[in-house]
Amino acid sequence: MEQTLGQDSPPTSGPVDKSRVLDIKPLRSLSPVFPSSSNGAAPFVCFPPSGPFPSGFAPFYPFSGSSDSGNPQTPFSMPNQPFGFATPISTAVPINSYRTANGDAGPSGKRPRGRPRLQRNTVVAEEDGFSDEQEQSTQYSSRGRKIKSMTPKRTKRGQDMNSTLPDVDTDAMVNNILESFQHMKFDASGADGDRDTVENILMINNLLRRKIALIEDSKEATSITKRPDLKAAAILMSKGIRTNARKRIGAVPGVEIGDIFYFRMELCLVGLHAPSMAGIDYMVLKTSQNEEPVAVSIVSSGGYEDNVEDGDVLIYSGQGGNLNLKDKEATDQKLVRGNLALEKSLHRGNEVRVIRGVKDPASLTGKIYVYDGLYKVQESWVEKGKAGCNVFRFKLIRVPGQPEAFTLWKSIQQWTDGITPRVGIILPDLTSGAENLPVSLVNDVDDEKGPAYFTYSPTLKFPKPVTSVEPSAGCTCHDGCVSGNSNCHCIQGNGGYLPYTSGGVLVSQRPLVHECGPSCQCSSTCKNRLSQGGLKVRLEVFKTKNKGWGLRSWDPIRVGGYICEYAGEVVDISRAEDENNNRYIFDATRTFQSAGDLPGESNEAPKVPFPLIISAKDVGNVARFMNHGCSPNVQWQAVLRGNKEYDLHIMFFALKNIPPMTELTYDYGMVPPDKVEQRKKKCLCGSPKCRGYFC
DNA sequence: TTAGTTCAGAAGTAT
DNA sequence: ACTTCTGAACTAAGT
Repeated sequence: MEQTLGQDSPPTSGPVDKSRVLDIKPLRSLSPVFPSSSNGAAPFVCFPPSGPFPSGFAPFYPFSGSSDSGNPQTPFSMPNQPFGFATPISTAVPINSYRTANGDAGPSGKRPRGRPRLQRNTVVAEEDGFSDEQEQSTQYSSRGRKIKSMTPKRTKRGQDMNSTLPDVDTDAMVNNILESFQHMKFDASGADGDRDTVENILMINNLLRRKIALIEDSKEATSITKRPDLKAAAILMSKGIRTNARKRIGAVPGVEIGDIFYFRMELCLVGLHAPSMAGIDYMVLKTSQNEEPVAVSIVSSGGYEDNVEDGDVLIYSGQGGNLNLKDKEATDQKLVRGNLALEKSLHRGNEVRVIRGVKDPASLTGKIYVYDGLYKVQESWVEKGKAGCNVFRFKLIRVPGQPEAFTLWKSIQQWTDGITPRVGIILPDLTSGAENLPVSLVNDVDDEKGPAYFTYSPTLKFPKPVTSVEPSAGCTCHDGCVSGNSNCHCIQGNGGYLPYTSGGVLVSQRPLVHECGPSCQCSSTCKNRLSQGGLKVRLEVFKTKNKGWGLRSWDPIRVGGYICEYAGEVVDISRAEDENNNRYIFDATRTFQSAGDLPGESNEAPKVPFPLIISAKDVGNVARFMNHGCSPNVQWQAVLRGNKEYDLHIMFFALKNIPPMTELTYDYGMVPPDKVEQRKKKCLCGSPKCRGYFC
């Protein structure tokens, strides 16, 4: 590997010199607005700053651009960890203010699309003493190239109605996220990855992307295009936070068949498929006689006239020829680049990774990329495309013996279309219509006919009816709540921003999310009511091989996506103690040993207004079937509705992108040390990081 | 609601 | 400098 590195790698391979990438400059003080969450009267469950967190695990609060460590409201400032400045911070990079190649400010000076562009993005550079020239910091990608669009420029926010949002410093935000992942080692030299590295890089990327998206959401439509996906990934690329950058034939370490991705750039970051747009990735193989290109991976996303015979065969069209460009004349495809590489791969017989684009059932426009494993090119031919020009076709056959991936998607489609029945189904809907989507009950491993009896309830039951003491603590936003509205109590409770992106995903786990509630005047479609709309994915309760009943989803779930509430009866601690011989207890007061395993997401303790304990033994919903996992793919989030301290709910969100039919697990958390022995059960989660038991 | 169009992207490759 | 099965926002067309 070391030998090939010298050939394949660019001049600046090797660990990135951060002192060159990051240009150290003092920052304008950006004081984020920290809410005194709730009204401060509630007896919060709090942990000391040294906390339940492992040392070296920096706290992170969304949008704390420059860590204002003097702010007493900043949760869990670590005295020994001056976060935000432990690593050099490059100059501020306000979103939407990237400079284009020709030197125009931000989104190029071309005509605005749609509505007339407001007079924004006006450059006010001298405000903080930096001229534009001084601020120019050329950055380099891991391949040593200049990144032309990274030159920062300050912009001035327009005068929004009641907007109190501070400018957000993207680069400091990045550093904050990176610090919470500082136990990870990222090597820009093209080192091979492993499962942990891949998952962490994707997690960082997703966290950054969601935060950028949220900030962009909160601004007016000043930018012609918003591409948080590109921006987040470009920043990571420039810092060398990627893995498997060395091209290779065959499997990529840390990426598993069936993994799903929501953006092309994610494929690039983990080394599955390097080009950001092109469908064919290839490398030059050098032999003693000659050198020739061979294909290493392809993305089949339906842009060309591909057709699919069955799940293990793929007819892939060559690239080029202007087939998908309407304004250009279609031309014959040429046997160059990717087309040539695929042709060479046919003769060489090497394995080619295949990533299939499928329609995201959760969104009308979105697309999901499924890694479908290795294929081989079986034959190729030329035919006339729709435009009458020559098009290359390549027939690829899946290498046998690999885990099911794309065919599983096809199966699920057939279940939902009613074409083929789901094998092992016991009940089509165990909720008996209590949820807005059916939840099937399935057992295809043994004869058990179902879990013990319980009453299905989609909602949380409080011991006594809660009566509203205060007349109205809700917000008065008639048109839905938006980030930056200083008149909206709910938004202010979340630090001035919506906790969710416009795409409907949780931006990041936080101590407490303030949603709108019954007393708010906004409608049910308000963005700040994400977890109130019932189930959004089709769930299935199924019999696991060795852990009893479990929960999984027919639909893919994206990072931050809402899954379900933990419903049941709110009980006091004594009853929970009584019932500690059963598994159906949710205890929000538990701490998390695994905080270090979930960097960037759960490094702050939940701040629940009261010690909420829920029993789902007799009454509950699908959440009661979710098993514990030491490397979970789901996390819980305390959600308060309408600023009512009693209207507290536990909601589950995806921690990773979750492929269909993958068991959903969350970390049950830790009990006090003296109770561990009495409660601990053997953990069978199967994770390499398994603690061996859970409580 | 759905389908099509527009436009700025980013990285890699070729020149 | 050029290429490229992006992705979002927008527009037009169809119920």
